Amino acid sequence: MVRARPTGTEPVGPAHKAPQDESPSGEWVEKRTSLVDDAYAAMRANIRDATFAPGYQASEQEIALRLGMSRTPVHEAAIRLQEDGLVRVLPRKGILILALAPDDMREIYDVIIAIEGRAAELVAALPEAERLAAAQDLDALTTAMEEAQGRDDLPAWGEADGAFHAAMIAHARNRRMSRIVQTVNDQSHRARMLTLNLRRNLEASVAEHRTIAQAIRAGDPGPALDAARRHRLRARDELLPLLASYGLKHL
Amino acid sequence: MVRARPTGTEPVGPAHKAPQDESPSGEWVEKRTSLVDDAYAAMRANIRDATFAPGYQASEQEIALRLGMSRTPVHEAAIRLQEDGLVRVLPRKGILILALAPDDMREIYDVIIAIEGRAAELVAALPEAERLAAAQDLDALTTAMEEAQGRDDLPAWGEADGAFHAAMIAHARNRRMSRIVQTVNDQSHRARMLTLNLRRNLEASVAEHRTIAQAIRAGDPGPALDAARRHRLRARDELLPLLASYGLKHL
DNA sequence: GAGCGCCATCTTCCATGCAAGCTGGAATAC
DNA sequence: GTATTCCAGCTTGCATGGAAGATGGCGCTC
Repeated sequence: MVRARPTGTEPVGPAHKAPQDESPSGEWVEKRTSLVDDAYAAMRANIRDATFAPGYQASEQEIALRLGMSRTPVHEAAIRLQEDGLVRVLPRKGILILALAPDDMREIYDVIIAIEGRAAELVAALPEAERLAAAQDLDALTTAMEEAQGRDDLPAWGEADGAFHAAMIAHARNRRMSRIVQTVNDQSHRARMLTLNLRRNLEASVAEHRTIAQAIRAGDPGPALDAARRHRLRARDELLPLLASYGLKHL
Repeated sequence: MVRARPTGTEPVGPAHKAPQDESPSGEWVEKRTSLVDDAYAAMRANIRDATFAPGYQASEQEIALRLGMSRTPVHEAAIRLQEDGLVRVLPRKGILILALAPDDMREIYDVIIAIEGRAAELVAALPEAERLAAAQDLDALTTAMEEAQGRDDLPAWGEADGAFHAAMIAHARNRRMSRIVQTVNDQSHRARMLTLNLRRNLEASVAEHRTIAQAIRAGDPGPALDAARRHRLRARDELLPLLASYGLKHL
């Protein structure tokens, strides 16, 4: 079903994905996506890839025009993005794309250290079958990192690294933790893209990932928590000074 | 400044506080509040005090009428509440006040254990002056708990207990952690009100609070983290079975 | 030239209208 | 009596217009 596009302009947002759902029978049924969801996804993607650079101030009207919809869904999507900490809606001034200050990175790291540590602990405390499945997933992703490293394929390394951490959270089976991590990941996405090119100790990350996976496999919650914490603490201590030395006031 | 009330009905919502404030000195502190903010605050308060009971399904039109505004601000406030996990907006059906399942409480406890543990660790790692100030705050609030306990004043005990945990997070100086805790506290507010009357080990809580404050005072991050975690773990193990035994499917 | 005030313009905020989806129940067929 | 169809009334989704706040520039005053 095609929705009327009264303004005549075609939607242009890069993230115009059609959310779908799997029906019980296994067929793919189209799920009705609202314009608000479209606007949210498009703006979020634009912020992630810096099409909307931090500090940029856009008017809702302008974005609406670009996405081929009216101001209303853009406005409502902006509210959601503000709740996510990605933009600020300035009354009667427009939508401001938020920049990340060094202090924000400190905050984000502490949130990650807390949540991911607990997640590792929880995964290590799972019944053996699930635990082993999780450890296997994590080891596979760590192997993917090693292979990427062997090919000097930094983007692939970053992706596998992200997938490792995402998998660990997912195995902890806590939707609130997943959401929290997702939110701070969105906020720090641009910083991660930048720091990926500055990293030196790729081997250390791989080794720490192995340690985490091993503790989970062994069913040792304490060591798993400790290994996950240490991993993130080291990454923070390695990357925050780099960011600072680049004098990044906004990011 | 008087805002037009086009519907003619007077605002009747219990939480519709005057959007203006006059300071004691007579100056105008004028708090600019939008109708969206009013609607958000009113609905949030109504959910907290169970005026909108879980499972209740309201139409935006009805709430708008009650608050003396049109559907738009109510709709936008509903989006924010949905983002907070307090309601679900069902397309073309209305706003559903979410209930809390036991599994939600498990998730919330794990988030709190993670965040509060890290927060305690951070506070204990502060420079001495701030650390001591924090410990003093925490001790004062713990004393307030003891006094309330002496008077058999359970509500006051609960309030002081909440203030203790809020103070610890505040002293950690991490806005994202504050927001996360605020969000899950909103979600679990009704459950806490209920369990307050079921608790037995009030003394244990007080003792654990003292231990946490002491570790912070001494500047021992590790023990602070450990004490905070243990405190929440014990509370969880005490309360979750109680909730389960009450057969609370929704809350 | 410097400072001040006014106003045109741009922006969001909010109310409202219209369209379309969902639901329950009445009416009909069997 | 039971199953089915259809429709009226309810709901939100979205577009749009009017109102009012913010801002920057222009002209005026001194």
